[in-house]
Amino acid sequence: MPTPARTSLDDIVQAGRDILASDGLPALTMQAVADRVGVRAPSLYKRVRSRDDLVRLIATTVAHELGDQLEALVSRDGATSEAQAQLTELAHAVRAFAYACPDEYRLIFAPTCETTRPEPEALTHSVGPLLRITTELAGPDSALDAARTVTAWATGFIGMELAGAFRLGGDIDRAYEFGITRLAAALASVPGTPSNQAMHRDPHDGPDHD
Amino acid sequence: MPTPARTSLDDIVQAGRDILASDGLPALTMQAVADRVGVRAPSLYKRVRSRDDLVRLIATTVAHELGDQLEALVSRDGATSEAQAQLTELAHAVRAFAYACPDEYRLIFAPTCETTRPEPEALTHSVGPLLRITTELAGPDSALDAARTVTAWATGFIGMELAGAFRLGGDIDRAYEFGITRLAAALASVPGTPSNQAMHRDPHDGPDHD
DNA sequence: ACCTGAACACCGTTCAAGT
DNA sequence: ACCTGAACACCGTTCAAGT
Repeated sequence: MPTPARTSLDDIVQAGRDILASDGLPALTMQAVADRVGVRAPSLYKRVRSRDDLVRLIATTVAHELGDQLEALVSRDGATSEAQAQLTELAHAVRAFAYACPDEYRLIFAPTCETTRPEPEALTHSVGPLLRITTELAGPDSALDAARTVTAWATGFIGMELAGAFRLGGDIDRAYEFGITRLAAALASVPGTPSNQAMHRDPHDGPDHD
Repeated sequence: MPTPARTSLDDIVQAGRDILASDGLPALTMQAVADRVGVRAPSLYKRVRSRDDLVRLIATTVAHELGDQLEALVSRDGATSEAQAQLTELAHAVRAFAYACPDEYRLIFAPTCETTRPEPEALTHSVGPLLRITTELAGPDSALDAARTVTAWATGFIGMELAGAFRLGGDIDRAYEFGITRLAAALASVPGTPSNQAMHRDPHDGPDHD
């Protein structure tokens, strides 16, 4: 005899996010999620394969939302400001997100293990805006390398920051500003790639030397 | 009546490293360590406050060793090659270490939580060589910011690589080369700071704009 | 079809009891 | 002084039994 469902996958994912945000990843136990949605722990396995699966679902959701956020930010003033300024804005937005939601951020950009990593599609989506900017900035041939350089730097910087790894004094905000300024300049300085007309350059003067 | 010690802190840390290297962090349980050193799990608490404490001890040891390794590398040809080349060499050495010992690497540069992070002294030691190079490259005023930029980029890149985050195709080795080349050039290009005579520049022309 | 209690195998950790 | 078995509180997960 069928009984009505007392919860849903969305409920469970949302409950998980709430617990993650308020108490951190170790507190995200099946027991805690079950309590919050008003069900016993074993029932969760009707909607979710495992705890890692749940964590991955949360990570994917958050990554997708962050992507939307960055997309909105970039498309809002994409026409008015130039690529270097957009890149800086993007870098600050990601850092602001990490400050606001450190545990969610870590789930996306500092995944504990393979099984909890957000789905590739969500990651790709969250990097979309950056890729458009680096295409404009460094040209189509170098766009991917440039995006990877920026992503690596930003996630590395913020990850170290969240981990409390900057212990030699100095102004951390200033160090972030230093990094994005130098990076933006370095990525734009491809010979033969004017920073605002990348789409019109000759594809045969590829300067990447390595 | 005193009984002779059947193990030691060094034994325990070494056993932990072995387990970490062969089976990963989740396999590094007190039980597994105890089995390996030939003792029962509760006995470990005579030498170690907790599992996290043990993980931290391992992380500290590894960070210190990596520092020694990088120190040797840089001081070996510090006089002969220029700063940009040394920086590139350093970046490749760190990446090689991450490939050889991914779990040990993660313990240092992608710490799971605060309580397992290597001791500050060990981290500082491991970054020493880099700081000397960026001093030469970017000048004393920007040395710390420059070192942070490089560290952030390298740890971010390698962390993403180990997490399998580069999913858009392209040559990853090439992307790493791209990054370090651009970074080295960007950090050296401080107005008024010739890349090989940073120690002799006028400290009052500090160009950092932010 | 969904939910539950009971159970299992595993954690880290404590502690009184042994030598 | 060190080691141990037993125990505790917690995990994630499975499953037969209920409705």
